[in-house]
Amino acid sequence: MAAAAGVSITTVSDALNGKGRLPDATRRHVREVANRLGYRPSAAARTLRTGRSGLIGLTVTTYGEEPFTFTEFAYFAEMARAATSAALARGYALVILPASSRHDVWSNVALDGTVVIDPSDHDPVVADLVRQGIPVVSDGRPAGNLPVHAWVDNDHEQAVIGILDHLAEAGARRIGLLTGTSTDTYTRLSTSAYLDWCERHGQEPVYEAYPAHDPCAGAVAADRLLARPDRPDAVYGLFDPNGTDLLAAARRYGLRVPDDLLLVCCSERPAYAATEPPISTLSLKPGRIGTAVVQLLIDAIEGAEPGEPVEQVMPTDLIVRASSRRRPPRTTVSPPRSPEDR
Amino acid sequence: MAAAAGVSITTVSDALNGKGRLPDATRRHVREVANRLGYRPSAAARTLRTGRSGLIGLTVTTYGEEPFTFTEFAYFAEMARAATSAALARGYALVILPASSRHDVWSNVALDGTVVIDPSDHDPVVADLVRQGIPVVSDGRPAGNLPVHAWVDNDHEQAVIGILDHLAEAGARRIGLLTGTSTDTYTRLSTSAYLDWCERHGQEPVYEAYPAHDPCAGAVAADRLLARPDRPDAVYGLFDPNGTDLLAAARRYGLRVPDDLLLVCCSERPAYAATEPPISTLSLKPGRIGTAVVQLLIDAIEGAEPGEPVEQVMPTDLIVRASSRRRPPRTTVSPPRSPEDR
DNA sequence: GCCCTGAGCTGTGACGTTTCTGCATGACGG
DNA sequence: CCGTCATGCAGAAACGTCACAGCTCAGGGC
Repeated sequence: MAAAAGVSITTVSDALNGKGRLPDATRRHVREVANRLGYRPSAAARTLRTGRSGLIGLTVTTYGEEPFTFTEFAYFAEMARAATSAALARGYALVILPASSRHDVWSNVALDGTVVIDPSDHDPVVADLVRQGIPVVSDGRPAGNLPVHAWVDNDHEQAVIGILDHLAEAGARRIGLLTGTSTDTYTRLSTSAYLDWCERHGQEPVYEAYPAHDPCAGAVAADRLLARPDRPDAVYGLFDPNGTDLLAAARRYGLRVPDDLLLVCCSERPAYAATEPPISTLSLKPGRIGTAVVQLLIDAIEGAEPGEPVEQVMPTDLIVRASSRRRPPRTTVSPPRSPEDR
Repeated sequence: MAAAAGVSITTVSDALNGKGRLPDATRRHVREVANRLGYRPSAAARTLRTGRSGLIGLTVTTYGEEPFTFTEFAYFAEMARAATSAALARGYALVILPASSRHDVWSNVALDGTVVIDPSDHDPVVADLVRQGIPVVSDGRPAGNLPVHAWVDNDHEQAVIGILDHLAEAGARRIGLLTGTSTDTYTRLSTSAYLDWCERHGQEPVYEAYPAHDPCAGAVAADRLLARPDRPDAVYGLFDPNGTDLLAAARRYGLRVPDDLLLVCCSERPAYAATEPPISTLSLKPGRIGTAVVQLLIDAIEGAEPGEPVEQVMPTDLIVRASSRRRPPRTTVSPPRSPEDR
């Protein structure tokens, strides 16, 4: 390449990177020759020399042999989309790296930093990365004292309080909770916010906990909750499948939703807009989270100063649908529109 | 590192990579010191030296500023999951790289090969990669004469024939098609398979085409199709949103599904199992495709011989639900099960 | 005593960049 | 005419790894 353009290697480098003291004529000439030859600088050599790969890891903790948990699909897809977009806008590319990957794969890719989704208590991979000084930003408060450089999380307490207030306002007298047995921060914060709210409002807590990783356990727990003698007249389910779990359980017990039972669950599934009745959901806004996480990570990479951990708490969105509206606003059923209306 | 272990650089390399003639004692010693120091070989240097990065690009053609088209969500999520899994199992990691990315990002990452989802006619990025001798495998037959090393695609003709036969068997006399105006291979193959089938079965074709990228156009086209004087009594929609599009249109015209109109559409959305009535869908089995594509790509990378293009055609899955069963099998409505049953 | 062999290690280039330093050359002021 | 300075480029040293060709030493055969 340098030979083809009749200049030195240095000049080629400077010309293509806009550095050095070169007249525009030389720059243009080099670029033109490079174009003609289809020359691309070697990313590997550049990475070796500069110590920057332009690569960001996207890690998702896994609970089995498959890269993502099924229930995280909608959340993950949207979060990954936003993260990819944000990274790209700043010149970085995303590498998908499940936390459970073989170690040789992890150490075989040069990362400038990593986004970790919902890091588990003592993730060995994350600890390793931090020890090597690689910036790590987590989606979700890091469990234990995992020393990440920054984290972004939803305001889970506010979310739960908002939902309970909403349900109470819709006429609920005894609000139940479907929660998890695991000790991750999401479950912990949400549950304690629920207990606090109950205490403040003088309601006896009514909840059932189940192992959230088990795809079948949710339905069983939903049944248990509705079978209790102190059956709640409203339920909030902390996990994605709880909407259908609870709806099915309600049908089994002959409870009408929303008349006998108000329902809300935390999910990104668009399908909940089309169930019978449509179920109110709490959206964690994965897109916003993904963008924020990547911004913080790249700031950490380019700032390079370890600094003190940055914590960013993002609001959630409660999407109110029929399942939690006690008295549906008297909707006049509109006559079938003719095609011309659209 | 070499100094710390009291051996030469070469010995370290050999010990960690299991090469050379070294006694087990030395190997163990080097590994132990490496572990103690938290030493990780530099991926960049290894890539530079060996010419292998262990990275595979995952490219998705985009129709806007966002990385993926919304309708591709479910397909893409599942395909990416499977591809990640397959790549990982063979020691590779996946990099998400939308085709529309800034060029500097593309050239800044050292790829051993790329998976391209649904490459458009003359994708400049793909052409560029091929020119550099980087293996490219596409999901979907490559449009034009894009010189990919291999491709995997569904058997779209068989899929359409299967659906039309299924609908005819369910009692349909005049089957309509909701298709696209674009010239991509999927649309082309499916449409011509439809026309062929019609010809062979002596049915006059009834179809409406619309620009599939436009999120609103589908509903309009569905309306047009059902407004025709030769209104079909069954419709197959080629695109993901067509299920709801057609269902909505049917309601507007007071058509009952499946009694007055049989419905099938091509989609991966689990939500179609829960619509009223549930809609039959054709699944393209993105997981199988993702796995196959990655296997072929890695074979090409490791085989390194250009070879002649490999073509792999995969079957689809027709998931029959109520929307295309003319006479629903006399289902005895089961009484609500008590919790103990589960 | 000498050569041969093989085991166990080391030295020496590359790989393709970037970056730092340095060498010409010509212009310009004194 | 000399010193100074900016301009335009080139040389060389890294970056950390791996492959290849040695080099040393012990042991054994003759």
